[in-house]
Amino acid sequence: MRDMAVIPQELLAWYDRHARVLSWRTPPGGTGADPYRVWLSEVMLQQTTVAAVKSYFERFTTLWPTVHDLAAAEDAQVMAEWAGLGYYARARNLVACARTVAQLGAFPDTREGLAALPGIGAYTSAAIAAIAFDRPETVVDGNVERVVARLFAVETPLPAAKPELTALAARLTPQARPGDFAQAMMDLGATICTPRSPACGICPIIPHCQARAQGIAAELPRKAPKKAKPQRRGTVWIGLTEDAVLVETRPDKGLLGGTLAFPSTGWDGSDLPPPAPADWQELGLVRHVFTHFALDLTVATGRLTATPQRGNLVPLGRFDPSALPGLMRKAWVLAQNPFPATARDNAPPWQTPATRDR
DNA sequence: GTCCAGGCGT
DNA sequence: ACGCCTGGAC
Repeated sequence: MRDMAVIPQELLAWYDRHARVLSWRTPPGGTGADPYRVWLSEVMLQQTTVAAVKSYFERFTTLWPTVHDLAAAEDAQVMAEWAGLGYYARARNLVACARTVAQLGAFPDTREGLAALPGIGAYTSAAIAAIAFDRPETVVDGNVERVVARLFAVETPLPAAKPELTALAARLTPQARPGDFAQAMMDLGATICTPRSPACGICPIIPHCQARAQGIAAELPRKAPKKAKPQRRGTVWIGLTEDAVLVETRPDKGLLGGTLAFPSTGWDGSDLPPPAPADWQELGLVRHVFTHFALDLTVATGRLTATPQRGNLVPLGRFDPSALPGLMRKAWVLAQNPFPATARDNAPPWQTPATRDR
């Protein structure tokens, strides 16, 4: 490559004019970003879009303005506030990380020190080091992989291409303003160099893009073929008394770990019994797609006729469905409104009465 | 409806 | 390499 240094220069000039304004950011060229806010936003942004993160970030920083406040929070309240964001291991690691940092007194200011903390891996450690501590680290997320694959027309499919893309991104990273450069690359990937239909016409570094020159920008990065998701099924029981509902906290490890849930069978063929005797009535089906399988969950409700064998009875006045992950929220909504007209009308008798999604 | 994007831990 | 969730694009 002739002069790689010109690419970051031109990208930073674009970022100075077009940086997205986000509440966890300082303006381009600024310094003194709060490591706590950078860390919190970056963890929320793992696998999650900016649009989805905004309200959660405001809520968390209002409830817990500093890492010490978060370190002192109840686990259950953090899990409840995280509900809906997904990937709940992030919330458990968030609390563990906050407590470690509170013990240390402050966030480590190097990539290596940050990467030793729970929930902080290669991407997040480099991002915090660059953005909050001005370290010239190479920040590689999915946006950066896509931008770099196109700039250099890398044909190797992901994930095998990752080391190659990281090395190319490292050659681009400038010694000055590494945090702004990282955010510029991610803004470019999120707003212009998008996965489908990239807006090459307004790209600030289009003269340097080899994929565009070859007419293959929209086809990169290539990806290894993904495999089909297995279909699984199970039953979830929403048990009621006069004034309470039966819930449980799922085990910390595994699917929906540590979240609030209604008792259910296993979803892989393991066949747990109902959590209590009750006049169980099947209401219908809720469908949900996870990373690695699709789930059809039969929803049953009933009035308990004896003490439950598992779970806890929570008074309906203190039960907040927004503290449930998406799947369980769907089941709750179905139980509130079991017969939507669209699914009920003309349903043949051999089909489930209220089959629907949502 | 279906497809797809997106980091960390193990 | 796989397990982990949701929302937005099509």
